[in-house]
Amino acid sequence: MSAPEPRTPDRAEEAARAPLSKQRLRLWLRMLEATRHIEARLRDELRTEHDSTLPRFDVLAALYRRPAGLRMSELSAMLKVSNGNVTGIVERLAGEGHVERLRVEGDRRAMRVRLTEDGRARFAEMAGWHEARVNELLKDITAEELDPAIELLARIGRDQHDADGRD
Amino acid sequence: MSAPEPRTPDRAEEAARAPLSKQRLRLWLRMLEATRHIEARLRDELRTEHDSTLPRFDVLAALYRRPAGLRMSELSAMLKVSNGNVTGIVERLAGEGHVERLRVEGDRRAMRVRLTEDGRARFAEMAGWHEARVNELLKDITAEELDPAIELLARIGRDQHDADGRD
DNA sequence: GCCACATATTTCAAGCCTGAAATTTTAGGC
DNA sequence: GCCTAAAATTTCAGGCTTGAAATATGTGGC
Repeated sequence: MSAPEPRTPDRAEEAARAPLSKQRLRLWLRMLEATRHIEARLRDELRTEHDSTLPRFDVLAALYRRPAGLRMSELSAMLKVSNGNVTGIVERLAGEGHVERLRVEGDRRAMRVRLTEDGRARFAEMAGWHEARVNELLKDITAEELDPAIELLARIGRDQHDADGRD
Repeated sequence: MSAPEPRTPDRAEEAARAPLSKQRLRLWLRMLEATRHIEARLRDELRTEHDSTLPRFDVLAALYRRPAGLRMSELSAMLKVSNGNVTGIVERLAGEGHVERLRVEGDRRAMRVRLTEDGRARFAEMAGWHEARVNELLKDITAEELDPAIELLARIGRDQHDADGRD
């Protein structure tokens, strides 16, 4: 009875199963890297060329599509950040004259935030630059690659809560 | 001389050229969304279950692979964050006893940071959890999808500096 | 009308992050 | 042996972010 010689427990299996988890980890790391790379570029140019920031841009973008404005809580839900966070960003944007805060008729707790004319013009300007810049940063991605990649990332970002398993 | 009736400037072109830029923009937005989704989940669990944070985890991970330790500047280059940032994170990790700061023989400006035994054990623990959690969050990504997606993201993250065009 | 609970928002402490300015030390030229 | 520039790091101000606590207001039952 010679011992079964464990060696490498199961070569074929290791090359097929274990790596799946490792590959997913690798995917995550690359995704993080890519995102940070682009964010860094955008942030830098936004700061030096437009004297603004990514979070401010995000808020302006959300408000741009809603001429009537949004409540603080709608804004934070839309951007998926905390209420307190939005308070600070809107405060600074208001200080710069890009947004205005209005009381809501009939609910004195609520606040409606809206772009000013200046904010609207300012964002339109930045939006063009933003799209062009992203297009450049992603110029190596071909037309055929785009759709599958978008679909894949959408699948990841989608809230897969209470579907079947955990969560 | 009737006016040229601008209408829609060039339908065929708009359906072929303009959307490419829009699609890249969409890709970027989905990527950002996906990344934030996963980061939020990891951060939350890291905080509630492991009493730690993502940045601390990143530092521990970098040090884990270098038993001899790393200089502050090597660490910040590796993680692609500023020097000042690393100073703070390492300071907190040192306070928790997970890393130690040693002077470098022959260069009194430099600092070598190394995992303590405790830090090493602590990270090993978290690393297993981390891989499992990421694997779960990406469970919908199939084996066939992984390689192309990793390659694509690597292409985006890769520093495409001074290649041909700008930058 | 009052009370309990829910909602909308702000405030706050703690941590993360950057870019710029300081600090300390090293290295080279003379 | 000095002096200047470069290198390694820290310090700092300003801003982003979260989660928890505080404030203020609204709503429904009684």
